[in-house]
Amino acid sequence: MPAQRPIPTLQDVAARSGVSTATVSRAINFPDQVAPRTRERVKAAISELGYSPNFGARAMAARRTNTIGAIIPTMENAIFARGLQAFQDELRQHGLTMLVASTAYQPASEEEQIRSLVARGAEALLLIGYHRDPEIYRFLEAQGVPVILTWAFDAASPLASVGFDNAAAMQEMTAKVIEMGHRDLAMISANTALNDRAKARHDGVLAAMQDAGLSARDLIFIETEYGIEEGARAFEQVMAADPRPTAVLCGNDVLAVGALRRARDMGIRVPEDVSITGFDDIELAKVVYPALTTVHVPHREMGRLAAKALVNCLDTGKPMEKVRLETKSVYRGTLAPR
Amino acid sequence: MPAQRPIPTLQDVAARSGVSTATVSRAINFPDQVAPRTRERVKAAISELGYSPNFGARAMAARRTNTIGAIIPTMENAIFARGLQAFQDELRQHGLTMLVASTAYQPASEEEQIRSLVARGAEALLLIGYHRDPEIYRFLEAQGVPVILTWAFDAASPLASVGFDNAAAMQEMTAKVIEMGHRDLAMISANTALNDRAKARHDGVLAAMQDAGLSARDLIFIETEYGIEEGARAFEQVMAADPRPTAVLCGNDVLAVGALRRARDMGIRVPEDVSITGFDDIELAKVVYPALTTVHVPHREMGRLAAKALVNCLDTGKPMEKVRLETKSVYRGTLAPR
DNA sequence: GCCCCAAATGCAAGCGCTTACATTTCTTGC
DNA sequence: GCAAGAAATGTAAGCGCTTGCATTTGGGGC
Repeated sequence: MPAQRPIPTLQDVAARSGVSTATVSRAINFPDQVAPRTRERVKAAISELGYSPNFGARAMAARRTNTIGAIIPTMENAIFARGLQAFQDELRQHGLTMLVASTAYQPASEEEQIRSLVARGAEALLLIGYHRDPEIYRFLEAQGVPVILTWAFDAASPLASVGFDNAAAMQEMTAKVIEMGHRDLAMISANTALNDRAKARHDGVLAAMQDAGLSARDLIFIETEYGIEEGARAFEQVMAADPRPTAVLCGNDVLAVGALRRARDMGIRVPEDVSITGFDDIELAKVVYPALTTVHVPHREMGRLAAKALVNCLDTGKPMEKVRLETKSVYRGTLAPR
Repeated sequence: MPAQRPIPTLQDVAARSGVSTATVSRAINFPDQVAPRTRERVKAAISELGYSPNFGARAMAARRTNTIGAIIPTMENAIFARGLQAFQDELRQHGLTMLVASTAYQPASEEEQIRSLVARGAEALLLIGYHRDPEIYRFLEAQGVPVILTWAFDAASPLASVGFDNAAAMQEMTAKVIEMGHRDLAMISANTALNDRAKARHDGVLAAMQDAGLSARDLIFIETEYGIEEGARAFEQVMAADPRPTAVLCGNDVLAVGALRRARDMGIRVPEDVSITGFDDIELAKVVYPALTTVHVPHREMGRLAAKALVNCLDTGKPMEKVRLETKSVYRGTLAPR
C-alpha cells in the first residue's frame, strides 16, 4: 500500500471552514438554513478537499436513501432498456435514484441481487414478472420494501403490478395467424419454467389454437436460450419437422430475428414460404428485412407508471394499484396469408 | 404512514439467538469462527426475522465495500453490454460487486453519476474514454479511487486504460475503402465534441484520406445523435450531396444500420450503389442484410482485462498498466469496390 | 442602550455494523 | 482431576453522518 492520504470527511470540511459538522451538514442539505457567508466558506472547503459525502453514513443517520432498485433479467439487449430509462427519468423527477442489477435469467442470481439492493438501501424494487420463491416476497415484506412487478399482469395475483397480459397478447397474434390460413404452427420460446412471460405466451398460442379447433398437440414447440443465434438454430430445428410449419411464432423479437436470418441463409423466403412473428417490438424489429410482425408493448409508459406507483406508495404508505396496459399487434412484412 | 414493523437489525438477530452482536457478525462473515450449533441458531434467527445486513453500516464499520462502479454512456443498445458483462463476471470471481450507471452521453450527468457511485462506496471506477473535466480526475484522486478508462487508448495520456486506438482502427478501414476505388466519401458520426471516440474515428478517416492524397475538405461529414433513426436521417442528407458519395463511413454500427435501412427504403442498393461501413461489430451487424462491414472490437477481452487491472491495483496498490488491444476490420456484405 | 425574538450555529446522541481486545468455555495430555 | 492452551464468545469503541435541542448571535423597536 502506498502512503494514502486519508479520504476527507465532514469533520475535515468542518475544521477547514471553522464551523461545526452540523453546520456543514446543513450547508449541504439545507443551504438556506445557513448564512450565505458561511455557506460559501463551506463550499470552498468542500471543493478544495475533494470531499464527497459518505452515502452509507448518511443513509444510516438520516434513515433514508432515496434509492429505488430495479432488477432485470438481462442488459444484453434493448428489451428492458427503454422501459427502464423511462422508469429512471420519472424517478429522478421525484429526487430518487435508480440502481440496476441484472440476473442473466438465473433465479438464484435474482435472489442475490434482491438482497444486495435491499442491503444497499433500496426503498422499493421493480422486478420483472411474478414467478419467484415466495420466501423472497416474505423477505421483502419483512424489510418493508414495496415491490412493483412489470412486464406481466395477472389479475388474480395480490401482488402489485404495472404490466400487460402476455397470454392474451400472444393469443390475439396467434388468432390472426390462424385466421390467415395457417394450420401448421411452430413456436420458438424462451424457457417457460424459469420465465413466466414465456410461459404465458406459450399458453396464449395454445389457447388460440384451441379456439380455432386445432389440436394443441400439433404445435411444434421448442424452447431455447435467449439470443439471436439461438433463435436461428431453433428455426432450423423447427423447419425440419413434418409437416413443415407455415408460420413460426417466436416468444420474443430476438428469437424472431434469429429465425428470420437463418431463413435467409437457408433460402427460405419470408413471408412467402414461411411467416414469422415476434413479441416486444424492440427497435430491431423495424430494422430487419422484411420488418417483423410483432406485438407492440408500451415500454415507456410501463416504466413511467411503475415509477409513479412506487413514488405514490412511498409517499402515502398506501398499497399500490394494479395497472393493466394494452398491447397491440403490429403487422409488418413477415406475416402473410397461407 | 401505516404502522410499520421495524426493520430487523443485527441486534434483533442477536437477541433472538441469545448471543452477542459480535457473534452474529462473525457467523455471517466468518462462519467457521463460530461453533456449529451457534451458527445454526443464528442462521435460523436470520431467516425467521427476514434480516438483511445494512450495507451502509457494514461499509462504514469495515471500511470496505467490495464494490466497483462502471459508468457508460448508454444502456439503450448492446455496445457496452457485452464488455460490461465480462467486466462484471471477472469482478465477481474476485468477490467484487459491480454497480452500473448510465449518462445518456451527457457530461454533467456523468459527473453526477461519478459522485454518486463514489459516495456509494465504489472503490474503483470504470469509465469510457478519456475526455472529461480535469476537476473530476482530481476529485477521484482525492478520494483515492483508481480509474480505468476503456473503449479508447491514448499512449500519450498518463491515465490508465485498457482499450484500442479508435483513430488507427478507423484509418485502416478507410484506407481499405479508398483502396477499393472510392473517392467520394461521406462520414456519419456521433457528436465529436462530447465523445472522444467519435472524434478519434473522424480523425482516422481524415488521416487515411490525407495518406491517399485526397483533400480532407471533400469529406462529407455529418454529426448526429445516437440511434438507428438518426443514422437513417443522416444518410438521407449525406446522399443529397453533390457529388454523391459512393461510400458512407459510419462512426458506429447503430448509425450504419440506420443508414442501411434508409438506403433500402430509398431504393439505393448496397453495396452496388453505395458502400456502408460501421464500427463496433455489435450483434446487430451480422443480422442486417447485407451483413455489415465493420471494425471488430474485442469487447469481452477489454472488460475482462479492465477488471483484472483494477483488481490488481486494489490488491497491490501499484498503479495500473496500460493495455492496448487490437481491433480488426471485418469485411462482410456492405463494402464493394467502386 | 436594552430587551426580545428570530436566525444561525453548536452539542451530542445515535444510526447498524465490525473488530481489537478481554473473558469465558472447551479440550487435551498427564 | 487439573493446568494450559485453543476455541468460542462477549465488550465496547468507533466508522461518518443527521438532527433534536440548547446556545449564541444579530437586529429591531422602544
